[in-house]
Order: sequence, then C-alpha cells, then structure tokens
Amino acid sequence: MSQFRSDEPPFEDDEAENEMDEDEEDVPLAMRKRKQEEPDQADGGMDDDDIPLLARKKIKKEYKEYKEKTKKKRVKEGADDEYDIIKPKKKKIKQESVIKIVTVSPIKRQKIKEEEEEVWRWWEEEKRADGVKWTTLEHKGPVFAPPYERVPRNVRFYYDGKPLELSEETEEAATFYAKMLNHDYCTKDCNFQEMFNFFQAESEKRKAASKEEKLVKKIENEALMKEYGFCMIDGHKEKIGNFRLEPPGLFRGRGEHPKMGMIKRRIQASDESMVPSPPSGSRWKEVRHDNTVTWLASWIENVQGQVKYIMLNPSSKLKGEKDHIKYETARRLDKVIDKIRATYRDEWKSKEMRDEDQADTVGCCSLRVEHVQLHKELNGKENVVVFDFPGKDSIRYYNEVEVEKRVFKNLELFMEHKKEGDDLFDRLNTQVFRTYNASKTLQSQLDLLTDPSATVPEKLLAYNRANRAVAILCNHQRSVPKGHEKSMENLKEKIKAKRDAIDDCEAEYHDFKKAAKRGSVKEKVNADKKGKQLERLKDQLKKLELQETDRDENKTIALGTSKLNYLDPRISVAWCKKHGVPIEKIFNKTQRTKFLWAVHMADENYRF
DNA sequence: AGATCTACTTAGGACACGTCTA
DNA sequence: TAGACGTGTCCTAAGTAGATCT
Repeated sequence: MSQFRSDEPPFEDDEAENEMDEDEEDVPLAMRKRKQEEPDQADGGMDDDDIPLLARKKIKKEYKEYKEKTKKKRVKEGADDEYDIIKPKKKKIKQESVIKIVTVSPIKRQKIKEEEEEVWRWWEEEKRADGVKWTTLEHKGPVFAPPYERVPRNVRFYYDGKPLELSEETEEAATFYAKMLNHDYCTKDCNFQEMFNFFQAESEKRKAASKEEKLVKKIENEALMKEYGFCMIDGHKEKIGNFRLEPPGLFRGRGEHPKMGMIKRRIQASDESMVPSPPSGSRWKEVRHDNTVTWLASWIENVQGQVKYIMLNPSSKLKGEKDHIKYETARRLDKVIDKIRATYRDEWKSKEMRDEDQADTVGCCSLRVEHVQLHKELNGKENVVVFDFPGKDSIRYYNEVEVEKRVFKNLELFMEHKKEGDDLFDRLNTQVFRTYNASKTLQSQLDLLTDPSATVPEKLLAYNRANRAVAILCNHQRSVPKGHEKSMENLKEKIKAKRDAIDDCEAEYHDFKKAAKRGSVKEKVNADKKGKQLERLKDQLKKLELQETDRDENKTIALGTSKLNYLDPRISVAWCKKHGVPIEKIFNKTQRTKFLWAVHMADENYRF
C-alpha cells in the first residue's frame, strides 16, 4: 500500500487572483519546474506548512472566541442580531486547498466482480481488534468540482447602477450570491439581477430538457459514479460516501452563523502524483499509507479551517461494523441500567455532590445554568424543571419536566453560586444513553402497540407511532414541509368525498336489503355486492383517516434521523419477520443496504 | 490539566426524482 | 402528459470522543 499527499505551494488571495487573471499557464509550468528541482519538497516545506497552519489556528480560535462571546451575550440581551455587530476579520489566509490522499497500491489487483456481485458478509468474519482498518485499498481519488464557466456577456453585474466588468474569479464569486437572491445577503450597491435571471433560466432549461437530454446526463453521471464512486478494500468493492469534493460557493452555517455568506474557495489538487491522478499537472499534497484510518482523501476547508474527509458509504464494512458495535454497547448498558439508576438515585443525597458546586469546572455535558429554570410550581405541577436551549443545528429544545423533590433540590444546589454561562453538570457522558434510550423505546413501544392480529397497514401505523415516540424523545424536529397545509386540505377533501361515497353506498345497501327481504334472489346478490363495496369503502376511509393523523402528527417530526442513527435495526428486522411485514415497508433501499448486516443477523426472536 | 487536533457520527435542508393524478 | 406531490438522495455543517500537544 501507499499513501500520498500532494504538496501545493500555498498562495495568498490576491496572488492567486493575479496568477489566474494574467497567465494561467504559469501555474503548471511552475509546478513542473518545482517538481524537477525539489522532488522531495525539502525546500520551503516549513514555510508552506507553517503559515497555513497558523492561519488555521487563528481562524479556529477566532471563531471559538466569537462563539463564547455571543453565547454569553445572547444570555444577557436575549438579542437575535448580535452577529451583525461583529464582522469577520478580513485577512489573507494562505491557501490550504490541498488534498491528502490515502490509498494503496495493492500488489494484486482483485478482479472486479460483476455488478450486484456477492455481498461481503463481513459480519460473519472475525473482527480485528488492533485498530487496523484495512490491508489493501485502491481508489481513484475524489472528483473535483467542474471548472467555472463564464456567464454570457449580456449577463452583467451592476455596481451602483452601472454595469461592471468582472474578472473570472470575481464573476464566479458574484454568481454565488446571485444564485441566492431570495436570501437577504445581497441587496445594497450590488445588483445581481441579471445573473440571477440567467441562472433561473438555466435551471428552467434543465427542468424542461427532453427525456433524451436527461438520459444522457444520467448516463454520464452513472459513468462517473462507476469510476470514482467505488473503491476496492481488502479485495471487496465498496461504495464511497462522498466522492465529490465540495464545490466552491457560499458558506451556509445554520442558525445565526457569523460566517454565513463567506466564500468557500475552490479546492485545488496542484502537483501531480500517480495513483489516483489529480487533474492537470500536479501532485497531491501528501500521499499517505495509514491503515488505521478509514478516510480516502482529505482537505482543509477555508472558512472554518476544518479538515474534511472523503469516506465510505454506510453500506460498507467499515461503517457497518462500527454501527454494529455501537448497538452492542447500548445493549450492554441495558444489562446494567437498573444498577446505574439505583446508584445515582442513591447518590442524590450524597454530601459529596454538595461540595462540588464551587468548582467552576467544565465537563462534557454542555447544559449551562441559563438553560434551565426551576419552578416550585408550574401549571399545577410541583418541582418543575423547564429546559429551554438551542441544540444541535440551532434546533430549540423545550420541555417542562416534573422531577422528584430531591432532584429539584440538587439542581438548586448545582445552580447556587453559579452564573450564566457556567455548566450545570460536570463529568457527564450521555452518548451511549441516547442510543440505548432510543432503541429501548422502540422495542417497548413496538411490543405495546403491535396487535399481532392486525392488518399490515395497521401494523405499519403502529411502527410509525413507535418510531415517532423515539423521534420526540430525541427532539428530532424538522420545519413544516412546504406544501403541508395544502396537502392536508387535499387529504381532507378526499376523506370528505369518501364519506359521501359511503353515505350513498349505505343508502343503496339498505334499499337492496329491504328488497332482498321481500325474497328476490337477485336483490340478495345485489345486497351482498353492495355490502362488500361498503366494506371496502370503509376500509379506504380508515386508511385515509390514519394517513391524516399520521401526517399531521408528523409535520414537525423527522423520523429518519433516529431510524438511521439510533435504532438498532435488528429490532425492526425482527419485528418484520415476526409479524409478516415485508422489510421494504419500513426500510427503503438505502436503509436496507446500510442495515444489510442486521437483516442477515436478526431472526424473529431478536430482542434489544 | 486544559487546549487542540484528528477522525468519525449525527443532522436537517435542498433538490432531484419518480409516481400519481387531473 | 404535464404538473403536483411525496420520497429518497445528496450535501455538508455541527456535533462528540479520544489522542496528542503544550
């Protein structure tokens, strides 16, 4: 095996601009020369590496400080717009758009087996305990973002009302904004309207393309996927998760992010290397053989200074094995959870805890003092703790929880002598608990809600309800889908129509019945038929009504996240097998490939 | 002992895509 | 037969854990 990393001379922003604008040919030339002269990059290695590193550190530090500041500020002012006050400092950051590649030169190339080839049943193999992730690995490297294509000359950019010529690079940047005109970044001075219109038109064109054109695109895409979307690992073909590099564009943080709208630069390979060959004449920043990690390539993103990776698809052994281990850990927790709970309940009264609140330490549970409110009484309940805080992705968590008096008292103690911004707890780790709670809840809810004699649709509803209980527990929210209101209306109308149909049918049915009573055989048959039709209509109505509740209950709840990340798939597999529900009804194709191990491992008797 | 770094999982939104319906 | 609509996939930001550095 071999790993490599391409080494790109970092350059400053404006230098880059100049080079680009003046003479693109200089770049490859310079590289070639460089390569000849310093094949082992002994020269400016220090400079090249140190400066970007410093810059990165600075970016990160700044952001962290910023976050701290704004957190505290938010508490004080409860303001929403504090981010406007602080402008990201403009500074020259050394280009770090370099790619590291982990790969391998396998001695023997495994013959690639035919598509849809045999499943690698890694779960039937021995697990390695030494942290080595693979012995051979072979891949084609990442796919770079397509080069920028200039907009037609009649599509202009206006500054202060006047059309302005833009360099290629600037124009590209302008298009980033132009594509987001409906967001409120860019209204002052700059006029992106023409560009915006152009892209709108392009998008329309794409949508209106003929079947053939679309097909051509699809085929091209598939070819690319076939070439770059897979790797060979330990002799097995595995799907890669994200084989495309992130294209340049605007950084879009979630919530009120201070770096929102900053430009994320194009990633360069620069410098040629062999195995996965980088585009144009250049080599990778580094080529590395490291079989203790799972990534295939990495680069540094310039806005936040973070390392980004190309990794495998969830269907791969590497990911699947880890997933399996996660659920096994959660199951082990199940065996000791009662003991743990008994212990901490017991320790609620421990004096030891009481002394700790003076220490202003920070643990790994990030709940801070300002995130909870204690109410001796609230809405008729006693000892209520109100949780209210922004969670991951700035999703709000709000919950009023009635707790035992002792817990309440302890919380009071924890909050004593603390100020806003201080952590409420120290040394707390909740990770395994999340997986455990989710899976445990699914199992118990399924037990509770599944009627073995019910129909498949009814069972599915039960499953969804169980899934929903978990999603609520984990606070997996989503914004109400765009057409929700309307789609509910449509559904209601359908239901109404169905009800009318039932009324009509019922009336006819009674008429036939009456007639049948008078003895006519024909009427009897008719009555029978009507009866059956009535039954069917009622069934359909029931389904629609179920769908209505299901959809409405689900409008702000995302089921996918828990299904994909927290629910032991074997619970679902076993449930399907036990109740004769086809697995396709609950796992779509992606989910089935991710959880193939579970489909094979679990029989109907599996219990979490 | 805390800060930082690396590697990896978790997360919701955008958008592409396929299907259903008028 | 297009357009509406719901679902699936892609994208990449935002977390955490554990190792390593200072």
